[in-house]
Amino acid sequence: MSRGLRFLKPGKMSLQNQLSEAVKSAVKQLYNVELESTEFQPTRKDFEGDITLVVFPMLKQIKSNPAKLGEEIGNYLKENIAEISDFNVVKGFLNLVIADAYFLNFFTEIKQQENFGLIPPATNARGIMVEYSSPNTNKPLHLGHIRNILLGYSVAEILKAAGNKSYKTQIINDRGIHICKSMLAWQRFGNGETPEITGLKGDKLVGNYYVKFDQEYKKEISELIEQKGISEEAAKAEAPILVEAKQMLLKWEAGDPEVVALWEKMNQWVYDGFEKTYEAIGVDFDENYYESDTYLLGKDVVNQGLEKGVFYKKEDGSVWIDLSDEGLDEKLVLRSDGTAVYMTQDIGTAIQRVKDFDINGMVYTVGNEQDYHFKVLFLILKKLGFDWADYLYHLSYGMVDLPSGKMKSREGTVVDADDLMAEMTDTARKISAELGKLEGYSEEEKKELYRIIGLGALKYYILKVDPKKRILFNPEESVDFQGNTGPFIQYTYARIRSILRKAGDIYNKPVSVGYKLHLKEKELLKQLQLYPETIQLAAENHSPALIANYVYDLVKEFNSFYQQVSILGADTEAEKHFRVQLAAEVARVIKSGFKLLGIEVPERM
RNA sequence: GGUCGCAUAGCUCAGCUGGAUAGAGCACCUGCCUUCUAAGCAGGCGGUCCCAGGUUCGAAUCCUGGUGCGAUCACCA
Repeated sequence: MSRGLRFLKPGKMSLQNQLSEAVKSAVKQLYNVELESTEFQPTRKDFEGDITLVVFPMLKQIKSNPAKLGEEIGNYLKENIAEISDFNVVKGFLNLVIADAYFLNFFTEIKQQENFGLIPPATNARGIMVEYSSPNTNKPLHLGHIRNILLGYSVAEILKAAGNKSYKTQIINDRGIHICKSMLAWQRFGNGETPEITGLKGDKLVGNYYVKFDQEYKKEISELIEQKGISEEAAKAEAPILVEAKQMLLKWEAGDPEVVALWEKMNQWVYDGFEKTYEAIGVDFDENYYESDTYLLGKDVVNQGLEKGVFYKKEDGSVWIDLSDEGLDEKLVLRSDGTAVYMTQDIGTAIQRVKDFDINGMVYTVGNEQDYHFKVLFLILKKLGFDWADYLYHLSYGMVDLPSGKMKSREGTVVDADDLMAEMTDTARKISAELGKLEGYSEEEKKELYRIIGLGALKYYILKVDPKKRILFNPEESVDFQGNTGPFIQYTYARIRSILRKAGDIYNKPVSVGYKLHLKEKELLKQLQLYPETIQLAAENHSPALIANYVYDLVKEFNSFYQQVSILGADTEAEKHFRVQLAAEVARVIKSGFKLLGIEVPERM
């Protein structure tokens, strides 16, 4: 064979893709067969090798026995590919040993990259808007919102890292009967309380009156049943406080100046409160959308759709869409009195966003209880003829439940977002105090560190779980700080940073040629190699959990390495230089991966 | 009842487009801090991958049926 040795190109293409090409040409040479596909997997730890070709699937195209086929392909690859230094065949698995040089090249490559694993968005990159949070303005944010917020924020970051342009937004549910309930209760029982007077966060204050409303409402219902002897159903409808709230909503829709002024005042309190919570969580938005702004546009669009025949009007004047051909029901899009429903304003909001931003896709981070709603919404937008309707995605996540069941704001059975974050920070403080490793840190620095760790624990705890699974949160068993946790990963980062501070300028020294990799070093390099594809996978699946699990595996691998070999006390200078640099790369990837999750990392802990 | 989702160790979770003996953490047990941070490492214990069929060289993974849990099927959001 006259063809010279071929070399693999680290960084240009994944090892797997390159080997796939090599195997295909091997099979072409050896058997004159065009292979359709190849299947690789990482070699299991119990066998020698770095990557394994599964030969079984090839038997369909090549008549042979698996062991013989493996041997022949292995021989060919060893002779023709420079970096394949050895191989062995076990049953139908061809285990390939990749030469150190390949991994060292890869390492040199990523060292020079500013943002290893991340793809900068091309000028023609897809623009995607991620909606998350979508709060009602009658109550504070709770643990359920936290999952929503963390997921949405992280997915937006991941999409950006995967080469898209992404924008973050929220829809604020600022109108409707819920806010009128808080307003009415405040009017009746509030005695002019304000956030300033009480020292309460605005959202908390308004939330208290929402609860107050519900208490009064229940009281009135039972009184009605007792005194008038009417049914519970009738009592629920007739309760004076509810009737009055409904009247208030009508006044609001009619633009009654007094009601609108109260509405604006109380909503502003809530926005100020939300802002503090968002800041504490560490998330932001490129744009806010308000239901009170977009529901009118939705109504316009429905009327246009009516003319186009997408919708139809019933005798009572209500407007519907028939989705029975798609296996769904008929769905209301406008009430008989002409007022908007949830669907109406979501149609309007979607269209407004595409007008406002350079986007052709959207991700809605909303709980799985609304799966049906979004199925319908996407279908409607498609029927209305918007081509971007094909790129809408409902990031549907499981509910966060308590051991006692669902969280209910009205009944006060919620885990408050602000309280929870404060508790996590306090736990971080207690643990840090016990360990006592922070001498030399000012109170200010310590406080900041507790915040980073506490928040890291909470965020990781929530994000490491597959979004579609429901989470059972037990407040009694506090979130862990050991094992597969945020603080564990942060701790590993801090340890590396500590080494790097001591190592000085070793980082810039070149890696010596012909360096013989330690087994653990090689494992780390293999894990680092997976970072870019992990980001892509996480983006495709809208799953921060994939990033979390990846970083955890990397950190496990590093700690094992750290324990087994000495970095600063290595036997040779070459080893010391390489290990310091390797540790530095691991730290960079930990930081980078955690940034995609919205989690910060500390210099010490 | 229709539709959708979930079911893996005592508990919390991984398991990529089907691949070798199903992996982590917590809990429990045993070792390791006079050498870079023990929020760590090494090891032990622990499995009917919900059940039954099917597809195939091979199934936790795909298909069918069933069971359990959750959600949804509003002129609520």
